[in-house]
Amino acid sequence: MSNQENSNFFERVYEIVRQIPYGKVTSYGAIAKALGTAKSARMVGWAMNASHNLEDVPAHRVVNRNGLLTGKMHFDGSNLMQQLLENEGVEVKNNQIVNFDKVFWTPKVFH
DNA sequence: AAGGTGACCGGCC
DNA sequence: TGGCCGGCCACCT
Repeated sequence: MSNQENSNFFERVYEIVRQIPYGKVTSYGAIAKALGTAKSARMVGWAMNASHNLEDVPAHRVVNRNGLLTGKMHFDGSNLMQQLLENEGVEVKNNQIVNFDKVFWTPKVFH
């Protein structure tokens, strides 16, 4: 692990993820688009991986474009991610968010 | 220093 | 209708 926790790129991602309202979710691509790098959704995923140590980054509110909890395996390897979402009122069925378009939240664009 | 990888996305076959 | 492929860019070995 690297000790470069002050990487601006990651902070930019965290800044957006922290703004996700309670009970809402967004996608990696949407965050990437807000950062201006729409095609680099993968980097958002990497940032989330590093955000694992941070408690103020609600990574469970970030899913892929299908509303699928692809990052579930990174949460203790159990259904913790799903429980966190359900706890916020987000209905999850078979690792997939129900009414995804209703709970979807579009990140604000920086510049 | 170079190559491989990834919590993705969009398009093509 | 669904599966496969390339792109994209930072991080790790």
